[in-house]
Amino acid sequence: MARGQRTEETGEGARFSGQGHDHAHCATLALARADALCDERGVRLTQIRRRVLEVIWSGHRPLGAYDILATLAQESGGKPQPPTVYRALEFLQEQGLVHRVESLNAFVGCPLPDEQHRGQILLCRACGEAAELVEEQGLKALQRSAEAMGFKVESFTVELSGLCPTCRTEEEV
Amino acid sequence: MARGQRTEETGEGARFSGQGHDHAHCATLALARADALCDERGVRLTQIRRRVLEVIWSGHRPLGAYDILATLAQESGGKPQPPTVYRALEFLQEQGLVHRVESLNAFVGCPLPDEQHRGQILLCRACGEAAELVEEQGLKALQRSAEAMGFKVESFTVELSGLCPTCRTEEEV
DNA sequence: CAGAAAATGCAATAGTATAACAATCGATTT
DNA sequence: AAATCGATTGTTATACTATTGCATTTTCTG
Repeated sequence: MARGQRTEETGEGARFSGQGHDHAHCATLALARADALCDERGVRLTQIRRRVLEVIWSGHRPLGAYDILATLAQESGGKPQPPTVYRALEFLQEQGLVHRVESLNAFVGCPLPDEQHRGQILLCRACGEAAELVEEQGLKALQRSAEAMGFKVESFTVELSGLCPTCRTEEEV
Repeated sequence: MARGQRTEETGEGARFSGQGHDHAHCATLALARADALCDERGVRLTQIRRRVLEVIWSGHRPLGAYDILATLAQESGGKPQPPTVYRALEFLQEQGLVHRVESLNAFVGCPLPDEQHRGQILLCRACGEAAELVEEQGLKALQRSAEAMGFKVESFTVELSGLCPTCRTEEEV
């Protein structure tokens, strides 16, 4: 992977907010994609599920279920209870629209819901933002190694913690 | 890391209980290694810390803090409270003697406490056991890929879920 | 031994997640 | 439109995971 700086994308759906992107647009796009995908699959992106997804896409930081709950509670309409949010999150995960960040007990929007994958997530310890990494080689190597000892891999949880491009620069000052 | 002794070892410290190993021995060894390591480092493997480590090494399944707490509560002596167990776990993690399994909110003994590493963990969804994988290539690839997009990796969380050799065989029947 | 630092005890509480059951909604058939 | 069935949501209660804050005890150091 070169340092080419293709347009302004990094390449594969991963992205931190720093690198000048229009987040409103990015969120709108994600919602539209979700609409289309659910329609296509014949599953229902109901109001509450959609609201939860919207809240998640309001930023690039993984949100806890109770953060989402608190946001929804401020909006007009009924105050949802925990199970409501958890059920929506379960649905969204099944559809690949959000990933659970295990090391944070939190949830983040998936920019690549079409493809089947268990997200490899980059987490900035300074600003708290997350981005998704798509990388095949490494996973393949891990899998080969696991299977060499007789283990059958079914799913991957890969979360890398560190500094995003923006925060890295700031710390280097 | 001596590669001499590969009698019944898989190679790198990873191991599921199935493949005929004497677990009592394996646990005793882990405790002895912990004693030596703490001594060498000038830190104190106090009674309670050691008891917690013993409980963790009583099997190969990751245990939750409250599982450990419940076990300790049955033993003679005072009934410890949650903070006691969490503090012991914190110490053990700092010394690399146990790993936290993020996807299970649980803790497992580390068979390789000497080396600096963030465990790559294999989790059997059938029997619940865990084993550790040591694999450099894959991590390197992930890291390269992350750094290519400007992200500075500081730590890895890698947990692979699937079927251990034993359970895999049973399911294939 | 005195004093400081580390470790533990203890009570309360914060944060995360699910169980169980009732009520409602949406689509389909009659 | 009424009946029906499954999916979804509402509601209450509770289970599980983790930390804060302060008092007490133990261990180390001078």
